[in-house]
Amino acid sequence: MSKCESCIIKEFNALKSLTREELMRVSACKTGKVYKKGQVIFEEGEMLNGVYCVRDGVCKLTKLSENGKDQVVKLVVKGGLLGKRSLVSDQKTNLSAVALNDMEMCFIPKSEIMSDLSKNPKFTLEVLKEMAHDLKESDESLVNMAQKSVKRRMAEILMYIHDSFATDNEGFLSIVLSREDYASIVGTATESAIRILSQFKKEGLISTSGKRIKIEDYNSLKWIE
Amino acid sequence: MSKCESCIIKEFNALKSLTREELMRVSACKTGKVYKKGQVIFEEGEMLNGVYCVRDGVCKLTKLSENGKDQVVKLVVKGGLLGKRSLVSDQKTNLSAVALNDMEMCFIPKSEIMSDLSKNPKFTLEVLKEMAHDLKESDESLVNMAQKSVKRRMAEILMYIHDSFATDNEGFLSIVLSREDYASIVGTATESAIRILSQFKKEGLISTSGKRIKIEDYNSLKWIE
DNA sequence: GATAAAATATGATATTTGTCATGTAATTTA
DNA sequence: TAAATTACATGACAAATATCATATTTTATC
Repeated sequence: MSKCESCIIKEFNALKSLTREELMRVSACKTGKVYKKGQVIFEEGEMLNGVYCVRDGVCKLTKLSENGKDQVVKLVVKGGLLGKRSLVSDQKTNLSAVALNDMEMCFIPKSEIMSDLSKNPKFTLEVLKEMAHDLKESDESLVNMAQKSVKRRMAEILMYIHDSFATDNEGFLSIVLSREDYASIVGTATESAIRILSQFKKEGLISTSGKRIKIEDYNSLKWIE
Repeated sequence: MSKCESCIIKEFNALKSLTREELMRVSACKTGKVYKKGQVIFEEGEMLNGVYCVRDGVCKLTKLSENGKDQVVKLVVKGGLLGKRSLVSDQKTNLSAVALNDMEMCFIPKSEIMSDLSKNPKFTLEVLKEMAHDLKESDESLVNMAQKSVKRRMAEILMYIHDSFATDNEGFLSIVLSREDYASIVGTATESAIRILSQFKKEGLISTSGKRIKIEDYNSLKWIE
């Protein structure tokens, strides 16, 4: 397994602000984990005893609503750190994490991270910045959820995935989600999500091949109300 | 003006984990500010050059949606710290703050807080914990917004205000909001908010006196779908 | 490759919520 | 205090979205 000191993934998250010695200690106690598509990484209510650094693959963070439906709160890709919030506030995690495709992760035990948090202010400040960023994004999602139509939200998630996670060589979105996942991100019924995607297809805004989706008319998506 | 070292308000927020010396420095450079009901404390897009510590009164944090409507993201009362996120990530604030009644605040300049953040890991960790808490709350709101009916959300905000901000001696909610504010918290049209509150009144779940609201049947509110 | 299971698709309909119109009550201003 | 403004209330209707039913297609399993 690659060593943290020389791992390029960490450049995308707060671990980059650890010192070389701290990284070596982290490296020594980290473990590699592999998850298959659909596999649960952790579940709402669990006590996490560390953080996960995503080396490859994508996962969704979801929260179960009282109506029994899962709501996707965030998508996490290569470079993301899972379990920060739970660790910092020393509480059970409020979210579940499920792999959307095959994933590779490193798991760093709680004790190691906490000792870094209490000793290296640069690292703490960097984690704080990540959390601040997450909070901003969450507030934005909240406003979107409250004020925008389902169709608009669907258009935005398609553009978001397009912009944030790139496309494959044929131009299809690199993250492949089920219609149910789309519904759960947008916060609507699965049938509604299907209907809207069908409509987008009819209108030539997107095209599909199996579950894969390609954006054909980005500009029109922008103007969907 | 009272000195931070001996101020009881700070016990409710991260400032409590500053050392006595740090508090004295903060105290020396802080300024007192007073806001009238309805007054804007800061507006989305502004660069804040410090944080506000709420000594008395309540304010709402809102974000403007593309449809031109304000969405309330959070209510902040005595003890709350405003402007953390903006300060930490060194960005323009993503939220506006508006006083809901007459307010008293202390303003602490950015430079002072930032120096504390970079030198006192306990303080940084405490701010981190507050941010983690805000993030959790925001994620919960997101799920509620996505999955629950307007009526249910209205019932919940009434119970939330009841539980978090207590009631006056006659049993009325201590935070008095306009119907428009309720609409903006719940994420619905003002007319819908009015209708739902009227309905609650007819059903005996709440009673009103002017703008003031009293919860008459908390238990039934809990079961509103 | 046949069969079963799951995901996608679509129609019909019910429910929720938004919008517009209009009226009344409360509050502010002159 | 009268007039004006703002907040609250409610009806009528339109639009958005959910739900239920039922095909059809795709994917997984043996």
